[in-house]
Amino acid sequence: MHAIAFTQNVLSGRWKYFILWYLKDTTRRYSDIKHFLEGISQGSLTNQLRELEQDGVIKRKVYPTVPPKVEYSLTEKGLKLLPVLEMMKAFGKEYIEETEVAEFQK
Amino acid sequence: MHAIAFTQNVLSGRWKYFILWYLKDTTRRYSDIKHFLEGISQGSLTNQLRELEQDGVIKRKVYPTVPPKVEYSLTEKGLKLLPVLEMMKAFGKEYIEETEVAEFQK
DNA sequence: CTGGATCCTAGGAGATACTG
DNA sequence: CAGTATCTCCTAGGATCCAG
Repeated sequence: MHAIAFTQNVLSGRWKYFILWYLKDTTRRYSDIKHFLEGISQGSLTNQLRELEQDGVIKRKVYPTVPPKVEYSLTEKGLKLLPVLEMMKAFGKEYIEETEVAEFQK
Repeated sequence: MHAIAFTQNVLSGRWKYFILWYLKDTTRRYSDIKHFLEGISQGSLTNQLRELEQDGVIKRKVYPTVPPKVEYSLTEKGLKLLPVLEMMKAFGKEYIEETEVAEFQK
């Protein structure tokens, strides 16, 4: 049962779900992620990426060029998180619809 | 894609996952939940229960007795969240094993 | 027994400035 | 471009006291 706690811990943070979702099927550069998550600050983005990396769900590849280029992608373990995200998305879709209906009926 | 955000919002909070998991297959009393979640304060528990109720994933039934008796259970919508929790548990189990192996290999 | 009402604190997240 | 280093701010959550 504590297994849920571990998953929760990996995903704890305001942006991690979206970062993982954005990396779902391809590699992305730091600046792409930043642009995708409009509103996130550099500090927060770096933090979240570091934590995800330490938890072993994403990997970081640095190209020693000028200017620097860093790419992020999911690891094997990260891929195993996708079913969780997909379930969340499925629930969310229904949830939104029901909420909108409820609002409409007021 | 914002669907994930809605689900995240419903589940945001330190204890909600466990409350839902505890209600998974039966109705529970307030005092049972409090005992199950050792360490939670009354204030927090009440807050989390209220939020879950407002999001429509649990329902609250009050028995007008002395002393009072209140039971919580999942709603239809709450039941739809279970697949998410099960996926999280499945991932967590693997995650723990891999982490322990990694610790062991140090 | 179940919770309402306050007060308070810790830590996550944002803003800003700076750098290899 | 992709970060570090501070600083501040906010709010979820805990502690405590009170009540039907």
